[in-house]
Amino acid sequence: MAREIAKTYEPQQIEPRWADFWVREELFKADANAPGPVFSIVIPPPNVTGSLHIGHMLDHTEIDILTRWHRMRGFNTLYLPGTDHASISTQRMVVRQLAEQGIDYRNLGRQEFVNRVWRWKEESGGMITRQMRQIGESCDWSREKFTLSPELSRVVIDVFVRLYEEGLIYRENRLLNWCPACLTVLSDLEVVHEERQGHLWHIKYPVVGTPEFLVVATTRPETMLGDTAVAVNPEDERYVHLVGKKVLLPLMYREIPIIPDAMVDRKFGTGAVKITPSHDPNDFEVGRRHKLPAIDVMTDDGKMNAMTGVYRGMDRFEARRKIVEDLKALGLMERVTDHTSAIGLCERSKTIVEPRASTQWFCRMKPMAEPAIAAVERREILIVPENRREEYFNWMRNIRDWTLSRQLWWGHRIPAWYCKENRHVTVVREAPAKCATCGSTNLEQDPDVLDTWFSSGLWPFSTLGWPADTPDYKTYYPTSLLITGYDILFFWVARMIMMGIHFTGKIPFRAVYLHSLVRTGSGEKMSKSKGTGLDPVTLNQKYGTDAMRFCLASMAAPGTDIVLTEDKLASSRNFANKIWNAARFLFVNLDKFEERGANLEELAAPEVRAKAPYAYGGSVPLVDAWMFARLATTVELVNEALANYRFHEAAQGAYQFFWSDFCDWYIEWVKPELQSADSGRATVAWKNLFAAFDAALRLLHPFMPFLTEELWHQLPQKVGAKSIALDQFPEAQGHWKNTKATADVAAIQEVVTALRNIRAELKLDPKKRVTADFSTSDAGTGDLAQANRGAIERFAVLSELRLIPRLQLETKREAVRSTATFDVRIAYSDAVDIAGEKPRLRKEIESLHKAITSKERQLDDQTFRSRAPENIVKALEVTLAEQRIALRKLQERLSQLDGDS
RNA sequence: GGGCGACUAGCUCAGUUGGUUAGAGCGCUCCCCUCACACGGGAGAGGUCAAAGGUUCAAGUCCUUUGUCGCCCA
Repeated sequence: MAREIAKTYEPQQIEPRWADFWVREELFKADANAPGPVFSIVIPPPNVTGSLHIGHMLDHTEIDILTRWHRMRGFNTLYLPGTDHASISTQRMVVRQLAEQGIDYRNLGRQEFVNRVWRWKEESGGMITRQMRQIGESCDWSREKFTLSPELSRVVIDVFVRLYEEGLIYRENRLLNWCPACLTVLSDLEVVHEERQGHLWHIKYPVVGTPEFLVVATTRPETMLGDTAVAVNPEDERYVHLVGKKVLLPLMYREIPIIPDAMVDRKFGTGAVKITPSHDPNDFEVGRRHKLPAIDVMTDDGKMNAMTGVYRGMDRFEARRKIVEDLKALGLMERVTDHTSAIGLCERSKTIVEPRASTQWFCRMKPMAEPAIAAVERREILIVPENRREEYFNWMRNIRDWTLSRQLWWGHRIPAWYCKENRHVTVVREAPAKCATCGSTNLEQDPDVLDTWFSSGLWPFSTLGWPADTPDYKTYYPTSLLITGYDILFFWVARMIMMGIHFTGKIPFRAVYLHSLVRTGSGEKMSKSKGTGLDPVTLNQKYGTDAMRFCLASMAAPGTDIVLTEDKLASSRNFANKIWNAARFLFVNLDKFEERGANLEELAAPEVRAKAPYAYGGSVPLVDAWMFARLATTVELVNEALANYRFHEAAQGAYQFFWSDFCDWYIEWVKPELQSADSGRATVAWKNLFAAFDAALRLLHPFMPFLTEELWHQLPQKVGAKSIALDQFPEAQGHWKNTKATADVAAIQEVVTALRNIRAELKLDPKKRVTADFSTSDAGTGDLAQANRGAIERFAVLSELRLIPRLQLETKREAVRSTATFDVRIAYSDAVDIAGEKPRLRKEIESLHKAITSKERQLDDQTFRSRAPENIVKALEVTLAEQRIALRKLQERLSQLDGDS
């Protein structure tokens, strides 16, 4: 039967089909009661409003590779997908959409707004999970979770109440980061710092009752409207005489005291600082110490408020310009200098945060951090790469209390009710009917919601049914692993560990693999907002998802950031095409063989493949033995690499195996055997070839699921077998290993390469068959060359390989390559320019000479001989002997060429 | 200011516990559209491993200092 196979691999034709198939057939549905060792992993939940970006692509590729790998090795495997409700981002998005329709969300009211967000979520929130299906992630979609679902919300509220009851959650007034764009407080982690060029304004404050001025330096003149003091260092002689006096605050014309405080750095600015307790963390502390009033001069959205007189209504930066201008006009601006400082930006909106005082809910972290530190110290939880452990410890040991409340509507509403009569706070799971102390029914629930990360912290166990002791929880918790980017070590990982241990008494996962970030060609972190990101969806379309996955995996060395470029993707796509074409070769040639009465079933049925490699004439042909030996080595390498998160090593090992070993040597070697007149010989070649190919597909499947699935279905499979994903990962079978075959083929490859090298130098027509001479002093090598003469002749395009006892160099009209064990020669008759031969020899002699002298020096050194391990000395001696022989041959050849010229 | 990391081929990066002539992909040079694949085949060129010092029989690998560039925390 003739088969139709496209000449180049077209992923677009293939991927959507399998993506649908995997989901439709529910192939990856986990069974908590299934036997076997367990591998479970929960997704780091992506933002429900988001779409797949390159960072997800990397993260999910790594997760899916390990998931598929474990599944194929017989683990009871669960990859649990889901999304995060992302309070801030989602609310921002819907607020913006409403604004575009001319609707101010605040006018809608809370309930209506939340309804609209839910509606939006139902309609458009499935983007990222749809994309996850497209890229073939082997998730159990029946277990998909959402942090704001009723199910998980109950857990969140329950946890909040428990922590409150344990005294770990409290409410307090503090100066916190406020985002004037998102209209909420942020935790420290949600603020990113950036160095910016700014100014230091030196402003003259008149000292009351004197002609003197006190000059204060500030980076934020607009906050002076809220000044309630000026502070100087008590040790500062320049100002001692002013302490206790007052200054008249310019523009506001308010008298404020000059106070002494040791916090003031005498060397910074003028040594006198304005104190604005409402808008600066240090000033807030000073204000507390000195019981100063605090005047907030801004509105929620960063405008100047009613306290600011003529500046009222201005944006804070507009007010800054105006204030500077006014001070100059009044002659109160002494000077302005350049000044760079790190400013805080809202992680989401990139707006400059405003420190403001407010009352918020906090979680006490120290008591939770201690066991979380211990678990990592004891290596109950492995953090990979190791160097991230220090970062974790460092942060955890200096942990600060966590601001839990957010002034948003979309999220888990804080389960706290305030009695309007006596202000008593009731924190309970269900809305209380009345105040516990006074019995009043005049209660009001806290309007705020919880930080999204609070629910993410529960994710590894809330998704598995905790607090109920469900079968899922029993089987899959603790999870095996968490894979995520190192940039959210604190957001997610640390909090999951703390919450997990606190509530379940168990670690949430046994290991954390923190992958690198994907950067642009110029080294920046890829960012959608900056337009510097590569869009994985577009690229997957262009190069194939398999190519993308393989590319990312092959670059994902632990601890190193990835610079992804299209040429690298192209190279991975080429690899996919190579695999495709290897398959094409098999099937096209099989057509021919089948004409002679064979059929695919008897050559490649699973039970036939299982017994490979097959022998012919009493022994497994050398190249087949070699192929399976290489396969065994590669399987071990890939297993070892994946077990240690060395994705790049696994991918590159599989690549080398497939391209170099399987295609370049194995297929080329067995080509003639496949059509051998001896049908017994041909059958053995076909069986071995199919078995190796099938194993290669399974080996590659975790990396390139689509392509391998497609090709796997072209081979006969067990009745009822649905997918390569449920087939077995190849095992490095003991009887496949074969050091003799490995060494023999390596020797033959060396002979072939030497001959090809000569051909290239002589610029022989690639199709022209020539005679070559071969000699060796080693009997084994001689026998090997004799036995594999046909293969060598084909590989090197020879009419004949003459085996002669000892190579006599007769004429300069010949080109020679020599190693310690053999010499090969091709004579030529045409005029060929081999002017490069002598410099080439000299260069080789020189480098060999260097290698030899350094070895001689070492081996002559008695200290080396007495201290170095025996195997090192032995190996050095062997190499030295070989290199001496090779050197002698090269020198002879050179002097002969010199003599001839 | 405190901490961490990087510096290896033209580019992007591997190099596990120190041990024989330091590897890959891309790019480059030469030859070839050979009946699976030009998204291909074959053969090459290219590195004093950032600098200096030290430890060691032996250093790309360990230590110190310096330089350059990142990242995290304040």
